[in-house]
Amino acid sequence: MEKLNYNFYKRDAVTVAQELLGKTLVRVWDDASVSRYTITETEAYFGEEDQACHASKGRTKRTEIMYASGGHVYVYLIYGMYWLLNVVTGNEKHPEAVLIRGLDEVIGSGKVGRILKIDKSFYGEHLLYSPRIWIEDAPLETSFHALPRIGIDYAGEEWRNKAWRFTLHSHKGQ
DNA sequence: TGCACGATCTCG
DNA sequence: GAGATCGTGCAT
Repeated sequence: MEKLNYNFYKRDAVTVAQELLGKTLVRVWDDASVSRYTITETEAYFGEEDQACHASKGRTKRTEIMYASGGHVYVYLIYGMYWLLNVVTGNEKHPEAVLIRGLDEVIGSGKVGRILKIDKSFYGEHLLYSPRIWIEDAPLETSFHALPRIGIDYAGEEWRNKAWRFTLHSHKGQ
């Protein structure tokens, strides 16, 4: 299938998070071998007003890429040991991103980063131009669960309770 | 310049 | 239930 294009990523994070379910994440390794995974769990982070979004602290060196156009890669180190993979969505100057939480049977954002061997060097790459990571189209999945996001209890009630975590119906969420 | 903490996971 | 492990944001 074809790579997802700019029009796919430039929509809002909640829509993109839902529609990424079932899509194919492609990873090309250093030895040119290729792995393909089905995206099974995602989470949406939307704008500076979303207290759970890193961009709620404003534009900083870390959140800078979220202010770029959709399709860029946002990665960051959590707990000093796990690189989490995010896809920037929306238009320029409005920070939004989708966290990839599950691939096939591998559920957990930290585990996803590990099996994909994600590190700091992926920060700012673009899913339309990177030679080692992109996402390809697949039939739209319309059957999924919408659940609260994980690990963001510090956010205010309104944001803490948003059901912005999405899991493919055929897979179990955490 | 220092410090507390985090979009986590594994082991015991 | 605790430890691993470190970049970031904010206080000092």
